Amino acid sequence: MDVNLRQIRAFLAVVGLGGFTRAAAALNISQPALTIRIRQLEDQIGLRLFDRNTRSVQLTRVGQELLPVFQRLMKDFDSAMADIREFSEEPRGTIRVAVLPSFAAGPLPALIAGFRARNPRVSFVLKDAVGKRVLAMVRNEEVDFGIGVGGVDEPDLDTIDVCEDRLVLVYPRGHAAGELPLASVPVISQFPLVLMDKDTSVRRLVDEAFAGAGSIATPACEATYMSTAVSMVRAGLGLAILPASATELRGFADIATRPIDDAGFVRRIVIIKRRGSSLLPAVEEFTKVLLAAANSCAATPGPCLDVEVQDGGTEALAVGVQGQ
Amino acid sequence: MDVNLRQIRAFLAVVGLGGFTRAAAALNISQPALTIRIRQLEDQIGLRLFDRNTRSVQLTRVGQELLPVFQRLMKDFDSAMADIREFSEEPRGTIRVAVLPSFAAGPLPALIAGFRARNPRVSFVLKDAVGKRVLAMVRNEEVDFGIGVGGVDEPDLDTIDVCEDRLVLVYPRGHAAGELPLASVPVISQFPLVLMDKDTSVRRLVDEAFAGAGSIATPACEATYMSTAVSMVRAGLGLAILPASATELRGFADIATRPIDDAGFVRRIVIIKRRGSSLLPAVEEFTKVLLAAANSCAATPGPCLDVEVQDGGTEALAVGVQGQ
DNA sequence: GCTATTTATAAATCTTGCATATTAATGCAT
DNA sequence: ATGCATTAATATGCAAGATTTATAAATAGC
Repeated sequence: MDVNLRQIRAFLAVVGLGGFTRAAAALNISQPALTIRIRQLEDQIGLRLFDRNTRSVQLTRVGQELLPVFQRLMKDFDSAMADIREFSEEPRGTIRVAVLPSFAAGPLPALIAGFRARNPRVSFVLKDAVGKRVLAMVRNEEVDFGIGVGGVDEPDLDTIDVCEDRLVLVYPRGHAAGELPLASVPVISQFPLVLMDKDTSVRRLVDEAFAGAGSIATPACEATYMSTAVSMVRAGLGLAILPASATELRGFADIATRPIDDAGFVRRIVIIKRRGSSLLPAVEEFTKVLLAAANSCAATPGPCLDVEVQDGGTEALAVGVQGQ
Repeated sequence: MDVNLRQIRAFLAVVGLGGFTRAAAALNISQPALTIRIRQLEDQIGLRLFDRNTRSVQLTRVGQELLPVFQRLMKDFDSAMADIREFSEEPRGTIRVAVLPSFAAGPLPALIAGFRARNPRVSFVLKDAVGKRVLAMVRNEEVDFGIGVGGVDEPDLDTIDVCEDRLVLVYPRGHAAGELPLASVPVISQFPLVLMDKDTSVRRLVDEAFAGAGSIATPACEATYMSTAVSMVRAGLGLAILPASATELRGFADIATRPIDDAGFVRRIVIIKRRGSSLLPAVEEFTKVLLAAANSCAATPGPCLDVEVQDGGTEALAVGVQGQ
């Protein structure tokens, strides 16, 4: 018994319109085709559904009993299909993303707020983690994708460039560093430096950049948190080298930043996902938004991905940030 | 979006068996056919359901979300189909039948009892009515079929011969009528006769039979109820002419019956149904039983359709008898 | 690197479904 | 009653779709 949905639709059409010719027109098929479909249905269930002659079509007792069954069946099917269609048309579901702490505290919340304003049925789970953990979480499917530093070259992961996160020199406003014609490694290494802790990705990048310029980064002070480093700069303990995107830099009138004239002080921020693994439509959509935001701010001066929160801000988000 | 049940079945098979090759074997199709079916489904809903390469097949996030939807859909469909199949396999429903009073009080209850013992999900509604009302009720679809007297020749009704109901001569045991060599119309009209009321179908038949034999039925007494007529015979008021099937004749040792030697004293009992109108399987089944019972007793002597109640009898039946 | 396994693709074949044309039946009007 | 109009059933040819066979490409394990 291989009853078909088209057969059921045909049955309901004949019942609804009270005739084969009218029903066939409604179904956009010829009348003989409909006659055959109905007969197939009747043959397959082994029951006559209509008593029909050339002048009248009437449900049999069996047809009357089965009509509500078929109606419910089609209703359920259609509503399930409508449900499925929503998946592709209106993004929804939960997006899980692993992200570097600096990025999680930086431009991401604003982007999420904007996205959720347009796609209210999407929720987010943010997991902030250091670079290596981001990779691991993507690989273990703990998250749908990750935002991390570029340069990974794993066979099972794909990366997409988002933007670059430039390390900038942070100095007290009015400090001589602001007047320098050139902020190269040899120049800035003349000043006492506030550097991040050895374990951080920022420090690793600084060390590598100094090495690339044939120098060694020598800290006057070390800090684990960027806010601490900023405080040290404000206290005059030295110059810091921090990501331009760091929110810790904002809101202080007494400090300023300038780019460092060395290609080594830039890291690529990339989206990391499993190779050959497709994502929820909502995730596809969100990564597009991420890239669009990155491109638009790349065209303008100022810190990368410096998105303003339009309405509500992070507090309004149903976002769970889970430390790692 | 014209999603097919076969596509959904294919999806569930791949999920259940974890691979296209195995699933294709289970579905009795070739592997390329299955690949195409899954791709069609994915194209039609606009969503990728599996991430697959030559070595592994894995549900996407979307596939995971949609799996329960599809599972429920198929489950509902299959159970509805099983439900429908029961209609043809196990008769059920309510059989409504209009029947002559003599038949309703005669062999029918036992037949119904036997039928219900084998088909417990069938219930009956009996409506006893005189011949004309039987026809009308069949025509108006108040009943599924009727049991009445033959000779109807309406264009919209079909009849099927069931048996013949013979009118017999009823006389006190030991009466001279029992010894007659021939019980023809001229002979029996010599005796005082107890006839049924003019309004009854029995009386009409008697009158016609007498007329056919060139005679006129002259009653010594008239009765409206057969039991009255029987009592009159027992009291010696005359000979009665009654249907052989009448239960009123049973259980009296002091009366006897004999056939009347005239073809006019027989009426055909027929099943009456609407022409070109199909019946519930349960009804088809029951009419078969009716005919089988009629045939089997036609081969044996004795009153027609004299079925014994095997168990319980009419009191055990969930049968509503509605007077008319 | 080779082999075995598994999905994807290509092409040919086969089935199925559909449309056109026609027939048969039936109600209605004359 | 007779003819007309309407409607479902049938026949047939065709076209689209599905399926199979054969083959290719990719990948994991040895």
